[in-house]
Amino acid sequence: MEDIKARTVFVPPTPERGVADSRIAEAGLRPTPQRSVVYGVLLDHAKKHPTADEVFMQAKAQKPEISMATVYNCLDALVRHRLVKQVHLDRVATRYCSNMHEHAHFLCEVCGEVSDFEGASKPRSSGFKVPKGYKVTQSEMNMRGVCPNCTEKEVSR
Amino acid sequence: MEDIKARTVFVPPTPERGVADSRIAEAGLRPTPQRSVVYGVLLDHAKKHPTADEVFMQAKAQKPEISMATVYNCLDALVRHRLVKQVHLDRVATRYCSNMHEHAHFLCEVCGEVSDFEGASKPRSSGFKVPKGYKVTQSEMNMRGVCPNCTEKEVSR
DNA sequence: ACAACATTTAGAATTATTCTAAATATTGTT
DNA sequence: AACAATATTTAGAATAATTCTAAATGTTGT
Repeated sequence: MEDIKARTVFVPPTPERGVADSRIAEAGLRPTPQRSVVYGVLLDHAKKHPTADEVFMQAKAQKPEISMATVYNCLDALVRHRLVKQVHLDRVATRYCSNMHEHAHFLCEVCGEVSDFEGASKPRSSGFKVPKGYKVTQSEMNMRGVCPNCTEKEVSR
Repeated sequence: MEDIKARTVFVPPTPERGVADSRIAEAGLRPTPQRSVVYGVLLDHAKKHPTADEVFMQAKAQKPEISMATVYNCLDALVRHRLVKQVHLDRVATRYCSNMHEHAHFLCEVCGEVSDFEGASKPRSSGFKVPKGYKVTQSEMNMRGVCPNCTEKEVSR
Protein backbone atom coordinates (compact mmCIF):
# COMPACT_ATOMS: atom_id res chain seq x y z
CA MET A 1 0.00 0.00 0.00
CA GLU A 2 1.15 3.47 -0.76
CA ASP A 3 2.20 5.88 1.95
CA ILE A 4 -0.32 8.66 1.66
CA LYS A 5 1.48 10.92 4.10
CA ALA A 6 4.47 10.94 1.79
CA ARG A 7 2.32 12.51 -0.90
CA THR A 8 0.23 14.84 1.20
CA VAL A 9 2.91 16.67 3.15
CA PHE A 10 1.90 20.29 2.96
CA VAL A 11 4.49 22.24 1.02
CA PRO A 12 3.90 25.92 1.70
CA PRO A 13 4.14 28.53 -1.02
CA THR A 14 7.80 29.49 -0.72
CA PRO A 15 8.02 31.44 2.50
CA GLU A 16 9.55 34.88 2.57
CA ARG A 17 13.09 33.67 2.85
CA GLY A 18 14.28 37.27 2.87
CA VAL A 19 12.33 38.17 5.97
CA ALA A 20 13.62 35.11 7.79
CA ASP A 21 17.21 35.84 6.78
CA SER A 22 17.19 39.46 7.80
CA ARG A 23 15.62 38.74 11.15
CA ILE A 24 18.14 35.99 11.78
CA ALA A 25 20.94 38.39 10.97
CA GLU A 26 19.45 41.17 13.09
CA ALA A 27 19.31 38.77 15.98
CA GLY A 28 23.05 38.30 15.65
CA LEU A 29 22.98 34.85 14.08
CA ARG A 30 24.61 33.76 10.87
CA PRO A 31 21.79 33.25 8.37
CA THR A 32 22.56 29.78 7.07
CA PRO A 33 20.20 28.13 4.59
CA GLN A 34 19.16 25.65 7.27
CA ARG A 35 18.29 28.28 9.84
CA SER A 36 16.46 30.17 7.18
CA VAL A 37 14.34 27.17 6.27
CA VAL A 38 13.64 26.23 9.89
CA TYR A 39 12.67 29.76 10.84
CA GLY A 40 10.65 30.04 7.63
CA VAL A 41 8.67 26.94 8.57
CA LEU A 42 7.87 28.45 11.95
CA LEU A 43 6.88 31.80 10.49
CA ASP A 44 4.58 30.07 8.02
CA HIS A 45 3.01 27.80 10.61
CA ALA A 46 2.88 30.17 13.54
CA LYS A 47 -0.63 29.03 14.37
CA LYS A 48 0.30 25.38 14.37
CA HIS A 49 2.92 25.35 17.13
CA PRO A 50 4.78 22.48 15.53
CA THR A 51 7.03 20.04 17.33
CA ALA A 52 10.67 19.59 16.33
CA ASP A 53 9.63 16.56 14.37
CA GLU A 54 6.95 18.44 12.48
CA VAL A 55 9.39 21.23 11.73
CA PHE A 56 11.80 18.61 10.45
CA MET A 57 9.24 17.17 8.04
CA GLN A 58 8.30 20.58 6.69
CA ALA A 59 11.91 21.64 6.43
CA LYS A 60 12.78 18.43 4.61
CA ALA A 61 10.14 19.20 2.02
CA GLN A 62 12.06 22.36 1.19
CA LYS A 63 15.56 21.10 1.76
CA PRO A 64 15.74 17.31 1.60
CA GLU A 65 19.29 17.03 2.93
CA ILE A 66 18.49 18.67 6.24
CA SER A 67 18.96 16.47 9.29
CA MET A 68 17.08 16.21 12.55
CA ALA A 69 20.17 17.23 14.50
CA THR A 70 20.34 20.42 12.47
CA VAL A 71 16.71 21.14 13.14
CA TYR A 72 17.40 20.88 16.86
CA ASN A 73 20.53 23.01 16.48
CA CYS A 74 18.65 25.67 14.57
CA LEU A 75 15.67 25.68 16.91
CA ASP A 76 18.01 26.06 19.87
CA ALA A 77 19.86 28.90 18.20
CA LEU A 78 16.60 30.65 17.33
CA VAL A 79 15.35 30.24 20.88
CA ARG A 80 18.59 31.55 22.39
CA HIS A 81 18.40 34.57 20.11
CA ARG A 82 14.78 35.25 21.00
CA LEU A 83 13.31 34.70 17.58
CA VAL A 84 11.30 31.72 18.68
CA LYS A 85 9.67 30.49 21.88
CA GLN A 86 9.51 27.00 23.23
CA VAL A 87 6.09 25.93 24.41
CA HIS A 88 5.99 23.26 27.08
CA LEU A 89 2.43 22.12 27.21
CA ASP A 90 2.72 18.57 28.37
CA ARG A 91 4.89 15.59 28.88
CA VAL A 92 5.38 14.98 25.21
CA ALA A 93 7.27 16.91 22.59
CA THR A 94 8.16 20.55 23.03
CA ARG A 95 6.46 22.87 20.57
CA TYR A 96 7.85 25.95 18.87
CA CYS A 97 6.24 29.28 18.23
CA SER A 98 7.42 32.24 16.19
CA ASN A 99 4.82 34.63 17.58
CA MET A 100 6.84 36.77 19.95
CA HIS A 101 3.98 39.04 20.92
CA GLU A 102 2.78 38.67 24.44
CA HIS A 103 0.35 35.80 24.49
CA ALA A 104 -0.62 32.60 26.24
CA HIS A 105 -1.20 29.10 24.92
CA PHE A 106 -4.25 26.96 25.24
CA LEU A 107 -4.27 23.22 24.69
CA CYS A 108 -7.58 21.53 23.99
CA GLU A 109 -7.58 18.26 25.87
CA VAL A 110 -10.09 16.75 23.48
CA CYS A 111 -8.71 17.53 20.04
CA GLY A 112 -5.16 18.45 21.02
CA GLU A 113 -5.21 21.74 19.16
CA VAL A 114 -3.11 24.61 20.46
CA SER A 115 -4.42 28.17 20.28
CA ASP A 116 -2.92 31.54 21.04
CA PHE A 117 -4.66 33.81 23.52
CA GLU A 118 -3.57 37.38 23.19
CA GLY A 119 -3.11 39.14 26.49
CA ALA A 120 -0.77 39.36 29.40
CA SER A 121 1.71 36.52 29.54
CA LYS A 122 4.50 38.38 31.23
CA PRO A 123 4.83 38.61 34.99
CA ARG A 124 4.35 42.38 35.26
CA SER A 125 1.38 42.68 32.96
CA SER A 126 -0.30 39.68 34.50
CA GLY A 127 -0.09 41.09 37.99
CA PHE A 128 2.67 38.86 39.20
CA LYS A 129 4.86 39.76 42.09
CA VAL A 130 8.36 38.62 41.24
CA PRO A 131 10.29 38.43 44.51
CA LYS A 132 13.16 40.86 44.94
CA GLY A 133 16.40 39.63 43.43
CA TYR A 134 14.94 37.36 40.78
CA LYS A 135 15.79 38.30 37.22
CA VAL A 136 13.07 37.01 34.88
CA THR A 137 14.12 36.71 31.25
CA GLN A 138 11.34 34.56 29.84
CA SER A 139 7.88 33.50 30.82
CA GLU A 140 5.09 31.39 29.50
CA MET A 141 1.47 31.05 30.45
CA ASN A 142 -0.24 27.82 29.47
CA MET A 143 -3.79 26.65 29.89
CA ARG A 144 -5.68 23.48 29.16
CA GLY A 145 -9.32 22.74 28.80
CA VAL A 146 -11.86 22.30 26.05
CA CYS A 147 -12.06 24.45 22.94
CA PRO A 148 -15.39 25.79 21.62
CA ASN A 149 -15.48 23.22 18.85
CA CYS A 150 -15.11 20.28 21.16
CA THR A 151 -17.50 21.68 23.76
CA GLU A 152 -20.17 21.77 21.09
CA LYS A 153 -19.55 18.20 20.05
CA GLU A 154 -19.61 17.03 23.66
CA VAL A 155 -22.94 18.71 24.37
CA SER A 156 -24.57 17.20 21.31
CA ARG A 157 -23.71 13.66 22.32
CA MET B 1 27.64 11.12 67.44
CA GLU B 2 24.25 10.63 68.95
CA ASP B 3 21.10 11.85 67.31
CA ILE B 4 19.39 13.93 69.93
CA LYS B 5 16.32 14.59 67.85
CA ALA B 6 15.65 10.89 67.63
CA ARG B 7 15.12 10.76 71.36
CA THR B 8 13.36 14.03 71.97
CA VAL B 9 11.19 14.63 68.96
CA PHE B 10 9.07 12.34 66.89
CA VAL B 11 10.49 12.53 63.39
CA PRO B 12 8.21 10.52 61.13
CA PRO B 13 10.21 8.35 58.74
CA THR B 14 7.31 8.71 56.36
CA PRO B 15 4.99 11.68 55.95
CA GLU B 16 1.57 11.81 57.50
CA ARG B 17 0.25 8.85 55.67
CA GLY B 18 -3.15 9.59 57.06
CA VAL B 19 -3.32 13.02 55.48
CA ALA B 20 -2.28 11.62 52.12
CA ASP B 21 -4.81 8.81 52.34
CA SER B 22 -7.74 10.95 53.33
CA ARG B 23 -7.03 13.50 50.62
CA ILE B 24 -6.72 10.72 48.07
CA ALA B 25 -10.05 9.32 49.19
CA GLU B 26 -11.69 12.74 49.21
CA ALA B 27 -10.54 13.23 45.66
CA GLY B 28 -12.44 10.12 44.70
CA LEU B 29 -9.46 7.82 44.32
CA ARG B 30 -8.91 4.51 46.00
CA PRO B 31 -6.14 5.06 48.54
CA THR B 32 -3.72 2.29 47.71
CA PRO B 33 -0.40 2.03 49.56
CA GLN B 34 1.43 3.02 46.39
CA ARG B 35 -0.62 6.15 45.80
CA SER B 36 -0.21 7.02 49.42
CA VAL B 37 3.57 6.77 49.24
CA VAL B 38 3.81 8.68 45.97
CA TYR B 39 1.56 11.47 47.19
CA GLY B 40 3.40 11.48 50.51
CA VAL B 41 6.70 12.00 48.72
CA LEU B 42 5.24 14.97 46.89
CA LEU B 43 3.75 16.46 50.03
CA ASP B 44 7.09 16.14 51.80
CA HIS B 45 9.09 17.58 48.94
CA ALA B 46 6.68 20.22 47.77
CA LYS B 47 9.49 22.73 47.43
CA LYS B 48 11.62 20.42 45.36
CA HIS B 49 9.32 19.86 42.40
CA PRO B 50 10.71 16.39 41.80
CA THR B 51 10.68 14.55 38.49
CA ALA B 52 8.98 11.16 38.13
CA ASP B 53 12.37 9.58 38.50
CA GLU B 54 13.11 11.43 41.72
CA VAL B 55 9.70 10.50 43.09
CA PHE B 56 10.45 6.90 42.19
CA MET B 57 13.70 6.92 44.14
CA GLN B 58 12.10 8.46 47.21
CA ALA B 59 9.14 6.13 47.00
CA LYS B 60 11.42 3.13 46.65
CA ALA B 61 13.14 4.10 49.88
CA GLN B 62 9.81 3.68 51.64
CA LYS B 63 8.39 0.86 49.61
CA PRO B 64 11.12 -1.09 47.82
CA GLU B 65 8.79 -3.16 45.63
CA ILE B 66 7.26 -0.14 43.92
CA SER B 67 7.85 0.07 40.19
CA MET B 68 8.43 2.98 37.88
CA ALA B 69 5.26 2.17 35.95
CA THR B 70 3.30 2.45 39.15
CA VAL B 71 4.86 5.79 39.95
CA TYR B 72 3.71 7.05 36.56
CA ASN B 73 0.27 5.52 37.10
CA CYS B 74 -0.06 7.12 40.50
CA LEU B 75 1.21 10.50 39.35
CA ASP B 76 -1.26 10.46 36.49
CA ALA B 77 -4.12 9.51 38.79
CA LEU B 78 -3.16 12.26 41.24
CA VAL B 79 -2.96 14.79 38.44
CA ARG B 80 -6.31 13.74 36.99
CA HIS B 81 -7.89 14.09 40.41
CA ARG B 82 -6.36 17.51 40.98
CA LEU B 83 -4.17 16.60 43.95
CA VAL B 84 -0.99 17.31 42.07
CA LYS B 85 0.12 19.57 39.26
CA GLN B 86 2.49 18.83 36.43
CA VAL B 87 5.10 21.47 35.81
CA HIS B 88 6.46 21.69 32.30
CA LEU B 89 9.47 23.87 32.55
CA ASP B 90 11.65 22.68 29.73
CA ARG B 91 12.38 19.98 27.25
CA VAL B 92 13.46 17.50 29.87
CA ALA B 93 11.51 15.65 32.51
CA THR B 94 8.16 16.84 33.74
CA ARG B 95 8.11 17.88 37.37
CA TYR B 96 5.37 17.36 39.95
CA CYS B 97 4.06 19.73 42.56
CA SER B 98 1.64 19.13 45.41
CA ASN B 99 1.15 22.84 46.14
CA MET B 100 -2.28 23.48 44.71
CA HIS B 101 -2.44 27.11 45.81
CA GLU B 102 -2.33 29.59 43.03
CA HIS B 103 1.31 30.14 42.19
CA ALA B 104 3.85 30.31 39.39
CA HIS B 105 7.14 28.52 38.87
CA PHE B 106 10.52 29.99 38.33
CA LEU B 107 13.47 28.06 36.93
CA CYS B 108 16.95 29.43 37.52
CA GLU B 109 18.90 28.91 34.33
CA VAL B 110 22.18 28.91 36.22
CA CYS B 111 21.62 26.50 39.10
CA GLY B 112 18.51 24.75 37.82
CA GLU B 113 16.55 25.31 41.00
CA VAL B 114 12.79 25.69 40.81
CA SER B 115 10.99 28.16 43.08
CA ASP B 116 7.36 28.93 43.73
CA PHE B 117 6.13 32.49 43.26
CA GLU B 118 2.88 33.12 45.04
CA GLY B 119 0.44 35.20 43.08
CA ALA B 120 -2.06 35.02 40.28
CA SER B 121 -1.50 32.05 38.04
CA LYS B 122 -5.04 31.56 36.90
CA PRO B 123 -6.41 33.28 33.84
CA ARG B 124 -9.03 35.39 35.62
CA SER B 125 -6.86 36.63 38.44
CA SER B 126 -3.98 37.35 36.10
CA GLY B 127 -6.11 39.57 33.90
CA PHE B 128 -6.38 37.16 31.05
CA LYS B 129 -9.07 37.39 28.46
CA VAL B 130 -10.12 33.86 27.70
CA PRO B 131 -11.99 33.96 24.40
CA LYS B 132 -15.70 33.12 24.52
CA GLY B 133 -16.37 29.40 24.32
CA TYR B 134 -13.10 28.15 25.75
CA LYS B 135 -13.40 26.17 28.96
CA VAL B 136 -10.16 26.47 30.96
CA THR B 137 -9.64 23.75 33.54
CA GLN B 138 -5.95 24.17 34.35
CA SER B 139 -3.29 26.75 33.89
CA GLU B 140 0.36 27.20 34.63
CA MET B 141 2.63 30.20 34.61
CA ASN B 142 6.33 29.51 34.23
CA MET B 143 9.29 31.83 34.22
CA ARG B 144 13.00 31.45 33.72
CA GLY B 145 15.90 33.67 34.59
CA VAL B 146 18.48 33.98 37.30
CA CYS B 147 17.79 33.54 40.99
CA PRO B 148 19.18 35.94 43.63
CA ASN B 149 21.86 33.49 44.68
CA CYS B 150 23.25 33.05 41.21
CA THR B 151 23.00 36.75 40.35
CA GLU B 152 25.23 37.45 43.33
CA LYS B 153 27.78 34.90 42.26
CA GLU B 154 27.81 36.23 38.72
CA VAL B 155 28.39 39.79 39.84
CA SER B 156 31.26 38.83 42.10
CA ARG B 157 33.15 37.10 39.34
C1' DA C 1 -17.10 -17.66 47.19
C1' DC C 2 -17.15 -15.65 42.76
C1' DA C 3 -17.20 -12.58 39.03
C1' DA C 4 -16.03 -7.99 37.54
C1' DC C 5 -13.00 -4.65 37.85
C1' DA C 6 -8.93 -1.83 39.28
C1' DT C 7 -4.19 -1.64 40.29
C1' DT C 8 0.47 -3.06 40.25
C1' DT C 9 4.41 -5.11 38.24
C1' DA C 10 8.66 -6.06 35.22
C1' DG C 11 10.28 -5.45 31.29
C1' DA C 12 9.97 -4.35 26.43
C1' DA C 13 8.94 -0.73 23.19
C1' DT C 14 8.58 3.84 21.76
C1' DT C 15 9.62 8.61 21.42
C1' DA C 16 12.09 12.85 22.17
C1' DT C 17 16.32 14.67 22.70
C1' DT C 18 21.34 14.82 23.06
C1' DC C 19 25.85 13.40 21.83
C1' DT C 20 29.79 12.32 18.79
C1' DA C 21 33.01 12.61 15.37
C1' DA C 22 33.68 13.51 10.72
C1' DA C 23 32.56 16.50 6.70
C1' DT C 24 31.53 20.97 4.98
C1' DA C 25 31.18 25.91 4.98
C1' DT C 26 32.53 30.49 6.43
C1' DT C 27 35.53 34.12 8.16
C1' DG C 28 39.60 36.58 9.04
C1' DT C 29 44.51 36.92 8.11
C1' DT C 30 48.35 37.09 5.31
C1' DA D 1 44.16 33.35 -3.38
C1' DA D 2 45.80 30.24 0.36
C1' DC D 3 45.41 28.96 5.01
C1' DA D 4 44.21 28.50 9.61
C1' DA D 5 40.62 29.12 12.95
C1' DT D 6 36.01 28.71 13.79
C1' DA D 7 31.15 27.63 13.10
C1' DT D 8 27.74 24.71 11.19
C1' DT D 9 25.84 20.58 9.42
C1' DT D 10 25.39 15.72 9.09
C1' DA D 11 24.26 10.65 10.07
C1' DG D 12 23.90 7.73 13.25
C1' DA D 13 24.57 6.06 17.91
C1' DA D 14 23.40 6.83 22.68
C1' DT D 15 20.57 8.36 26.32
C1' DA D 16 16.53 9.62 28.86
C1' DA D 17 11.66 10.04 29.55
C1' DT D 18 7.53 8.02 28.90
C1' DT D 19 4.21 4.57 27.37
C1' DC D 20 2.76 -0.01 26.48
C1' DT D 21 1.81 -4.95 27.42
C1' DA D 22 0.35 -8.90 29.51
C1' DA D 23 0.37 -11.32 33.60
C1' DA D 24 -0.21 -11.22 38.65
C1' DT D 25 -2.37 -9.33 42.52
C1' DG D 26 -5.79 -6.86 45.08
C1' DT D 27 -10.52 -5.02 45.84
C1' DT D 28 -15.48 -4.62 45.56
C1' DG D 29 -20.10 -5.98 45.07
C1' DT D 30 -23.25 -9.78 44.88
